[in-house]
Amino acid sequence: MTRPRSRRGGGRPTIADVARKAGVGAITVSRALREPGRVSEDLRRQIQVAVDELGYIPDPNARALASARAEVFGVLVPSLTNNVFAEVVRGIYDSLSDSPFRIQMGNTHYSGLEEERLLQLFASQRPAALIVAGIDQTPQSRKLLETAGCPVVQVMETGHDPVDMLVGFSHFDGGRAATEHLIEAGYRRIGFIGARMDPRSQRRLAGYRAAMESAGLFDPRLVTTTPLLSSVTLGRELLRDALAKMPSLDGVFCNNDDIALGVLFECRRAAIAVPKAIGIVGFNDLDMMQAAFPSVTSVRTHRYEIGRQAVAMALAAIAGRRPQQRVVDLGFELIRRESTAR
Amino acid sequence: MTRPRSRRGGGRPTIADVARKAGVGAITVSRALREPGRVSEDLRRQIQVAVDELGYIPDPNARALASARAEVFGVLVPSLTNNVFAEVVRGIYDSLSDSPFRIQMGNTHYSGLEEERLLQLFASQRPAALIVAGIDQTPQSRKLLETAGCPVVQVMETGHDPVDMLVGFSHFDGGRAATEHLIEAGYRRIGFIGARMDPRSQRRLAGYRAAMESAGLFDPRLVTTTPLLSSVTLGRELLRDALAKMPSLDGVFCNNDDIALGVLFECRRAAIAVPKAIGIVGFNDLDMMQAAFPSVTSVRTHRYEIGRQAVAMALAAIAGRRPQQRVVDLGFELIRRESTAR
DNA sequence: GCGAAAGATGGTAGCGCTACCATGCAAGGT
DNA sequence: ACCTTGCATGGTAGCGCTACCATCTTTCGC
Repeated sequence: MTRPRSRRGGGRPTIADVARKAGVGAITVSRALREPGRVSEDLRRQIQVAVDELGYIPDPNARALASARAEVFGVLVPSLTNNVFAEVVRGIYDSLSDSPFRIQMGNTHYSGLEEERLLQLFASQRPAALIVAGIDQTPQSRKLLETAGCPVVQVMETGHDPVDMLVGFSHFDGGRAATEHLIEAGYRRIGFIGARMDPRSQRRLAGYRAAMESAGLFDPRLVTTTPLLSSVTLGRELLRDALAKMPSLDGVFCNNDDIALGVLFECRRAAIAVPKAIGIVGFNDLDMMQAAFPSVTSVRTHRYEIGRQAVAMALAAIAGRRPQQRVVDLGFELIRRESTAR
Repeated sequence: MTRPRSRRGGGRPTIADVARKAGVGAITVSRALREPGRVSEDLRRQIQVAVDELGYIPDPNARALASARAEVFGVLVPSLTNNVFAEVVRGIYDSLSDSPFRIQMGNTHYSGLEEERLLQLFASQRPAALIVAGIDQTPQSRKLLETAGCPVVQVMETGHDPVDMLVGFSHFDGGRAATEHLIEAGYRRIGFIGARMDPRSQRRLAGYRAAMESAGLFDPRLVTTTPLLSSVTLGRELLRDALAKMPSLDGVFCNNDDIALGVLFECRRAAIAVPKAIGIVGFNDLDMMQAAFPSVTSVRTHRYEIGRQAVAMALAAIAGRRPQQRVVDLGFELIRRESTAR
């Protein structure tokens, strides 16, 4: 008696169909697919033939339900269009493309509340691992991460108290290095220009401030920020604001490269010589900083590598190999260019 | 006798726990959560209390298995870092953030083979809808989309033969409009500069060619392309190549804004006057085109809106409302700026 | 040559949820 | 009073897969 095609499920072949066709038990098919080493060469071949003939694809939902673990990486970032996170995400995708893991991404829009909501949603699927941007989760979110029961990698920052693992670099040091470079180049009235002051931007600002203070140059009127999202246009406006507040400005450390590019364009438009009258330093070193005229000094960050490293660590943890170091600092590099070559 | 906590499943509350606590059947809990209208006010309240007290979150995997349909939108794009797709994806995320649907994204790296692989993977989960970039799927991929058993929205282009639904605009018309604008502005030796000639770029090039030919201006030596990925730096190099091949070049239609920005920077560096000696038109109208100095004429595309519209159509189809029009053309806008104001 | 250990395979019983099909009951028509 | 109709609720039986345990075979030590 043939098993009647059930009312549900579009009639796609199941593991039982494969097992019947290959003349083995369903569990052996399951094993052949997941742990080939535990099935004899012969059966493995037989099963492969049946799989190919039927066009069998395992149902990830059934798999997740039965094994209480979904083959999914949950990835939470504050923005999808910000090139910085896009690069990290690209690193994550590339590292995972040959693995059985799928990726589920969430956009927190820089909101702690939204992050909590998404974390809850993600955790309900029992993901294989979670990758989240930043270390400033709400206590609620942190608890969710701690009890998620899977490896957790926080990315983009460094610190001593990760939930589980951490990959990134020091924004404070980056901000300080950028500012010190301007000081060394002879600039004195160095402004900080930043939009969307998320925790990472705050730390860069703190680094700027530390450098300025230890050189005896800090003045609060040198700092220009806005809660708006970064954009090149905004960079232009902020430089205008900064100059209005402090006409003697002779250098700017920009919170990111979009702002820096806007600042550069505004200088050209206002006929302010770069680097002579004003020195400019950006942050992240997007490709266009090198191509710009004049080319723009920037703090290069290894965003793609952060994504790759985060996945590598998560995969190791899944495989049961707890890494020797739970915190990896990938550092940054100050790339000196024409915009500060005075 | 209390039910022993099973060996599997971390002991999170299940629908049965909620049902017991609320003194109702499991199925009623299920209904109260998914179709509140079909459960009486009283029970609904009772169930809500139990849900809150237990901190119950439905298991999406079990749900997907039982209902043969996962609450997931599969999204396939060729690149994650290309701002164009990032914007579309942002529109998709924003439109879906208040819905129960999760998003699973795939990066095809502009590869048809990779697209097939991902499509197969995605389809195996029985997603609620699929959104894919472009209309040039391989026959294999197209079949997968047709038999996916869910709404499918192709995005970024327009055409008359979608798999199911289609949202975008005409790249051919965009390319033609940009080129015609240059011609009208008085430029004659107008080059096309493009990297990563995907099908959409090809259509823009075809539009350029049509405009040039009907003005009697086309010359194959005016076209400069490369298979490399677009970048600002590459724009600089390509302009150098184009000028070496054709020193009399007096205008360029750039396949995208990154290239256009590179072209602009190269002009400044080589002291070529823009728009006097060379006119520049970009494509997509990223924010920086407006901020640039001189500001750059570009073809504005409604990428975020494409994402939103795609989701709207998919949601309508899921709800059983087949849209009156299966193809939506969101058009484009030529934004004239200083770079062509001769 | 025998018992133990290790390896290969299979059967059974769920994972947590929902589709399907009752069942019970109130409202409405005749 | 009867039968219908519709609504609210519940029981049962899976969805397709894997964890767990049992069984059977093969290999090895002494």
